[in-house]
Amino acid sequence: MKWSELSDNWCPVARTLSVVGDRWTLLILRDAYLGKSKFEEFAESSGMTRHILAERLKRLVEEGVLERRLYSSAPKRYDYVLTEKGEELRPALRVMKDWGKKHMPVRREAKA
Amino acid sequence: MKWSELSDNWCPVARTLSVVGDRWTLLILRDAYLGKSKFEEFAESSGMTRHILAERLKRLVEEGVLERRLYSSAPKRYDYVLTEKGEELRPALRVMKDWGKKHMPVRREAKA
DNA sequence: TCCCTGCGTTTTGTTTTGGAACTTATGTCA
DNA sequence: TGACATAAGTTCCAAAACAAAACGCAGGGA
Repeated sequence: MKWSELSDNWCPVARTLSVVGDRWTLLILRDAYLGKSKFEEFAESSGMTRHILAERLKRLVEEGVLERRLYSSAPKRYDYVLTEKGEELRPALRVMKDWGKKHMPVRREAKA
Repeated sequence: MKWSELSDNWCPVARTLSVVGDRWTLLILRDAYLGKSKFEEFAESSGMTRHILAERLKRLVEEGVLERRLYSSAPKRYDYVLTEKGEELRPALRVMKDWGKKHMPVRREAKA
């Protein structure tokens, strides 16, 4: 089954996952909830490749979870801010945060 | 960055995603919350390949989210039931369900 | 002028996934 | 007994996704 097929699944969870159902996308959302909005901020914070980041941002904008906003006109620079639709997923990430704190202790320090 | 590195990230959300951060795993959880427990039930319901399903179930058992349980001794058959740890992710899926209902209307009927 | 920043795109090779057939152990029907 | 069914995986190969690093581009500043 492919992403595209999932978006018309009978199950609302599956349809949600067709948009945010991969770890990179969810890490972008995490950063967005932490106030980040710029390409470089996401890239550095999450450790994902620029390649993947660009694709995921595009998808999130297409789906209306983020909005691409011009924040500087010369030079032209865009950043990505949460829409109301995007904000409404925040509680899911909060559950994951609490779950991670409780059930996934850090075994050794990671650099990123 | 790879899965394995994510499991020791400083961020609890990232650590959670190292376990459940892909759509197939989350669909397995959805089915588990709906009461399914058998390999064939997961396979049929989610539409994922048996290949991927086997791998994800193994991972979820290793991480203590599901428990592999002998439910028939002749022939030997195992199924997968939620642990308390697994139950505690249910609220996250509930958020995704509500979000999908609200923001991801079905455009056309899907077969699976 | 040359280097720097911010936001991507391209390239190349590795890893993961999809799809379908196959396996193993037992049970069931005739 | 033989033929078929069931449940839970495993194996194989091609296709898709990904990682890493270099490149592109449009200004800005020294």
